[in-house]
Amino acid sequence: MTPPNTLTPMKLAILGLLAQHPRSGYDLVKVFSETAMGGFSSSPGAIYPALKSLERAGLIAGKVVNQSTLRPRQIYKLTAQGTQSLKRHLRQPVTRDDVMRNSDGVLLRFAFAGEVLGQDEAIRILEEFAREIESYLPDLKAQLQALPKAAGPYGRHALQHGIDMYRADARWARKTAKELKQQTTTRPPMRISNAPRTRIRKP
Amino acid sequence: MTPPNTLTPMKLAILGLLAQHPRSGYDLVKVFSETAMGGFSSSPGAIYPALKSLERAGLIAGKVVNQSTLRPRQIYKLTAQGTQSLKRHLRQPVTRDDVMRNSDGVLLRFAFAGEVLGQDEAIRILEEFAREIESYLPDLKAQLQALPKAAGPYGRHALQHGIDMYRADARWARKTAKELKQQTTTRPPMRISNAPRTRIRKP
DNA sequence: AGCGTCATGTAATGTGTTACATGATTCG
DNA sequence: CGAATCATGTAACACATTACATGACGCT
Repeated sequence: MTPPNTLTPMKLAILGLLAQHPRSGYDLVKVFSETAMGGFSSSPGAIYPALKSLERAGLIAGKVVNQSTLRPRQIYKLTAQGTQSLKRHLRQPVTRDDVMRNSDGVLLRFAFAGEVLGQDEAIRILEEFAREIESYLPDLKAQLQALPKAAGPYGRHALQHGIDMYRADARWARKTAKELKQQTTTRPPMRISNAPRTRIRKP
Repeated sequence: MTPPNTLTPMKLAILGLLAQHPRSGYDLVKVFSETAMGGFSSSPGAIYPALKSLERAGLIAGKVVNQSTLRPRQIYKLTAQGTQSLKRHLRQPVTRDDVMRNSDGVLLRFAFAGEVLGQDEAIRILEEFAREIESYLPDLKAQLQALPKAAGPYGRHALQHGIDMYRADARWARKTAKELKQQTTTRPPMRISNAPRTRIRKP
C-alpha cells in the first residue's frame, strides 16, 4: 500500500462512483462537470491521473473495450481490494476535525455509505455528524463572546455565519436521519461485488 | 505583475489581515491556528512562502525590526499597490461561480470589505451574495426534481443538504445586511494608508 | 469539408501539507 | 539547566487547475 490509507476527496468520490457501477474516465468527467457533486470542479487533468494512481494502487482495474470500433475506451471497476478500502474508509467515525474542515467529505461519506454499506451506516454517519457539531457549537459561541469589542462587527458576523451554517448542518443531519428511519423499507445495501447476482439488462 | 490578479484565498486572507494592522509572519501563523478563520489550517509552510510571493509582487513590504535584541523579526505592511489590489479584489461583484464553489471566499471578502471599504460595500456584498443564491436555488430544486427515482435516496438527501446550506447562507446574508443597516452608527472605513492621521499609542 | 462531441491523455504551473531545522528567549 | 515558546524558515511531496494535444466519429 504505497499511499497508505489516505484517499483524497477526489479519489473517494471516484471510488464511490465506480462502486455504483463501472464507468470510463470520460463518464466521470461528465458526472463531475454536470452534477453539483459537492463542489468538485474537476477536469480531465485531475481525473485521469487519479484513475491511474488508483489503478497502480490496485483499488480499481480498467478494462479496455475495443468493441468493433477502433476507439479504445477504458471501463474501470473496483477490485476486491478497492471495495474493501472504500468500505474501511466509509466506516471511519466522524471526528471534530471532519466537522471543522472537511464537512464536504462527510457528505460524500454519507451518500456512498448509504449505497455501499446500507442505511444503518448512513444513519450512523448522520448522527455522529450532528453530535460532533452540537459539541462544537458551544466552543464557537464562546469564541463569539470572547471577541474583543474593539474588533468591530465584521469578524463577529463572519463567526456568526459559521455558527448558522453548523446549525443548519446539524438540523439537516437530524432531519435526514429521521426520514431514513421512518421509511420502513429497510433495503439491503447495494451489491458491488464483481459477480453480480442479477443479469444486467441492456436495453 | 507576474501573478496577474489572481490572489488566492490564502493571499487574500493575508492581505486583509495586514490591512487591519501590520503583523509578522508568526503573528499570522497564530491568527490562522487560533481562530476559526474560515477553515484555513494554515501552517508556516504555507504562510511564509505566500508572504515572500506577495512581497515579490510588491503588494506588501517587510521591515526588519532588530530593536536592541539580536533576533530579527519581519513586520509586514501593505504597500500602496497592495492596498489598491486588495480594494480592487474586494470590489468585485459576487458571481454565481463564487456562490457555487467559493462561498468561503465571499465571507472573507465581506469581512475585509467592511473594514477596508466601509459598511456600504459590505452590505453590497451581502446582498449580491443573497441574490445570487436565490437565483441559483431554483436550479438546484429543478435538479432535485429531475433526479431519477432509481438513483436512491442518498443522492437526493445530499442535494437537499446543498439546498439547505444555501438557504441558510442567504438567510444569514439578509439578516446581517439588515442588522448593519439598522445600527445607524455609519462609521467611515478604517484608515489603512501608510501615513496614519493619529499617532499610535504604545502602552 | 468542417465543426462539435467523444475520449483519452500530457505539461506547466502554483499551492498547500507535513515534517523537519535552527536559533533565541522566557519561565520554572 | 531544561523545556516550552518565539520566530523564521526549507524540503519533499501530492494535488488540482489550466491549457494544450491527439484522433476518431457523426452530422450538416
